Amino acid sequence: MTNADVARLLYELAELMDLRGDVFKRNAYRRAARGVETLDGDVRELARDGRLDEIPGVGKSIASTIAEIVETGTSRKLEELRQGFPPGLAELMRVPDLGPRTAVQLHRELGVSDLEGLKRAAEEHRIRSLKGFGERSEENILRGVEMVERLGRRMLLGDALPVAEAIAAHVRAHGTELVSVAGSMRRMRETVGDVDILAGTDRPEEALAAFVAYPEVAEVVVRGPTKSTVRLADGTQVDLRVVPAASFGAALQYFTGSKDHNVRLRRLALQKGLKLNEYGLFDASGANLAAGRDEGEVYRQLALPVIPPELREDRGEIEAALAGRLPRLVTEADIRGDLHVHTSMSDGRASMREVAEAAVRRGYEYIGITDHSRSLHVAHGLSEDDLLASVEQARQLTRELGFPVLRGAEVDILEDGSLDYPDEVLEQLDYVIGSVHSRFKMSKDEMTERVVAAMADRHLSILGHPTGRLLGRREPYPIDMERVMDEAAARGVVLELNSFPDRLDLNDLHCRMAKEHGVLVSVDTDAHGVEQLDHMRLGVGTARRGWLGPEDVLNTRALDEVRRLLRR
DNA sequence: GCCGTTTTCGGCCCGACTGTTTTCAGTCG
Repeated sequence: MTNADVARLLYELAELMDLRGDVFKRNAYRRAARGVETLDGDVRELARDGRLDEIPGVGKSIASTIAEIVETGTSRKLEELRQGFPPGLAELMRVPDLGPRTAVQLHRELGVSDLEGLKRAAEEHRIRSLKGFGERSEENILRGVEMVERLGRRMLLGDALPVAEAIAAHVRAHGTELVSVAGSMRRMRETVGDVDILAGTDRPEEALAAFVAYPEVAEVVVRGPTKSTVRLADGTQVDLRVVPAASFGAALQYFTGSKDHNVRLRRLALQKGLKLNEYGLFDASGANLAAGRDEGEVYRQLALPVIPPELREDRGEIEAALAGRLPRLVTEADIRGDLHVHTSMSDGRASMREVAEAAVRRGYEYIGITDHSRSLHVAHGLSEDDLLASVEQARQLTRELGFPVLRGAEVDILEDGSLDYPDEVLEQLDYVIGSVHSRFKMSKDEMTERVVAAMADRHLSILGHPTGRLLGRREPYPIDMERVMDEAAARGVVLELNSFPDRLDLNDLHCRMAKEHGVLVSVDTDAHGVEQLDHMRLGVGTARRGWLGPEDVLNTRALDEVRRLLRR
């Protein structure tokens, strides 16, 4: 039972409370789940010491539930509630406009218990005859089910962001000055459900006309006076909302979310006798204190520092802001080099020279080349001889370009935890990233031992993509991350934050965990072509979501210090 | 179920929209 396991069951309890119609208990369980999720230490330890109620959002009742979960793997309350609802009922709520009340009603009156059943009921026109429903809502539900089926997978941030920014730029180029991406994308969440763009103008018609005329638009789904939804050729759905220019700042704050962050902010406003909504921050007399072009004014008028969008998840950022302890977050400008890049020697597309020249163009101070090791045949892993020859090549290139090209390698961590080259080869390299690329289905204990054994090898400087997940394609392999972090801290191993769009591994919560363990994180792209060096922004966004400052990141340092830190 | 410079009970964020209704409940962001 890890913290994440306990949090998952608490979230399930919240969902079941929702179905029971108790939104206050739902919120209480959610808050507690978040508290466990973002906990510094091990929930099991707190349970042992009877200190569970120190977790924010955990009181007497939930503390005893957690204790029971830690001990038995479940709780009687949870099992009881599960009896009350079929397991598929919660998924009904993924359909737009279908909340807990409707889910329960559909179950009670039509026996609908999952998405499949809901679709059948809609197709057989059994829904329209229910009280409170009509033909329209039935069609709506059917469309919603189909969308959930089609878009069951959320979009990757790396796919959605360039699309949204191109459309925002298009609208801006057609006479609307205030345009911004909003929503979870602005918070740099690893996946986004829908693409939200916000415009502030007193000529909404102009902005909306430009929006629907964007060349990639395949279909205009909704075209209202202040909001429009379009579908692009690739199926991506994009929303543009237009607000008066005088409300842009407050609206941007509002539409950036998260919902939980906004709830906290509004409560804070209330305590100060103010009222916050998407039109502004109002005092008791109804005067608007903060609504204009500057979103930061909302925070300043609440006597808070401006909280960066990436932190707005109600994971303690408001408390930190109130206490003046918001971290200074790492930015892309702080990054001085990329330490995980492949070349055409293994499975990359660019030569070492092309990579180095691209790094110079990006303004980096150094670059690290890390091709695959010999066992990874599918990726053309390098033989010992080829690798050693390329070490000399890197030295030459360094001299020629006057730009440091480090020769490392992404070396497979083999099944027994050993590294995929002999010591005398590893010693010739500037550094080694150790990664798991095989045998993902080991038990948690076995995988943890394997990785910990590799970390004990002093040649390993960086642990690559530490959980091995591929968003939407492969679950992380089971591994005891607490243990890995402890080992990393003790041995001076750096953990990678791999910026590849479907990896982002470490994730945001792991970054925060690393910071708390005093473990350095290396934010790298794993680029297989020079254009992929741009993925750095996704990694930096994830690092920022994990509260990392420049001091927490290896490759914000000058080359001399990086070299020193890579030598263990 | 939690929590407390409105405090141990009674709140718990807020406004808009939608589809179905004659006055509003449910959902969303």
